[in-house]
Amino acid sequence: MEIIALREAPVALGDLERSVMDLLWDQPGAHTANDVRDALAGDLAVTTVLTVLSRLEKKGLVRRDGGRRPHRYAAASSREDHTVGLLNEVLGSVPDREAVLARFIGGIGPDEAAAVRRLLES
Amino acid sequence: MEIIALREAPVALGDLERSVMDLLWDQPGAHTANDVRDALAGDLAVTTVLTVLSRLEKKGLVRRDGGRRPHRYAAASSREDHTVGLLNEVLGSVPDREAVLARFIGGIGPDEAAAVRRLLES
DNA sequence: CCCCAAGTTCTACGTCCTGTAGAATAAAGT
DNA sequence: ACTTTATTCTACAGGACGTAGAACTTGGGG
Repeated sequence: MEIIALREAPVALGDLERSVMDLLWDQPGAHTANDVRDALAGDLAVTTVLTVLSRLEKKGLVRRDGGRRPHRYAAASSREDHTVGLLNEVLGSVPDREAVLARFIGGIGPDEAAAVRRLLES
Repeated sequence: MEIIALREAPVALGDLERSVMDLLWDQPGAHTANDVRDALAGDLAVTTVLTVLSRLEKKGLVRRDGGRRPHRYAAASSREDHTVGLLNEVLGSVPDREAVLARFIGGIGPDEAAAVRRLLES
């Protein structure tokens, strides 16, 4: 069985893209472009929102249901999974993951350290 | 004592910038622009390298010693520290750090988990 | 069956970042 | 001073994003 390295495109988000994703993550479920526009701060054109949603779809962050007419958009994966992907991407760029983890662990607060310890035990 | 939130600019690196930083990290110490150019793959102009070094300096990733004439360049912080900064930047963009850490910890291999556990004990 | 309104896709443009480097300038050695 | 070496200025192409008008599509109401 061959393992195909699925190229995870460098998923860097712009400010507006980020806002849209935050919205989709905070309010799970399917949204229309108009929904999204109304929920966003500022007074954007719907086409702007649609453009951004398309780009996010191309990046694999948003899934679209184009069944009937007001198309519905939703986050393709949870915010947590997406963020973990980013973390691993960052960690994948260094030769010594553990050295980085060492510094990272050394820098977190005691409460968070406790949480991590708990997670490791289970 | 007031704590000033030092604005960590979104330190996203391009490919060449990344290559230069990897070089400075892998070979610590002060390098001239020509050193860097010779060590890089491809056949770049020195001016290109100097431009990149300047941009990296502006981003705070490189420190320059402009004392005598071939200026010397070196990484401003270790690769590990820089990467930890990136990790925290990513984690700072989510409302629930722990939820992300939970998924992250859940996804690491047993060997790495052991390493983290060891780090937490000390 | 045709038109309208709501919705979607195309096309476009300004801006910023990055890779790339020539031209112009400054300094150092002989 | 003159030549060589190094640095700064200026520039431009390409790509990503924010932004949105123009053009096209489609489901209902006449």
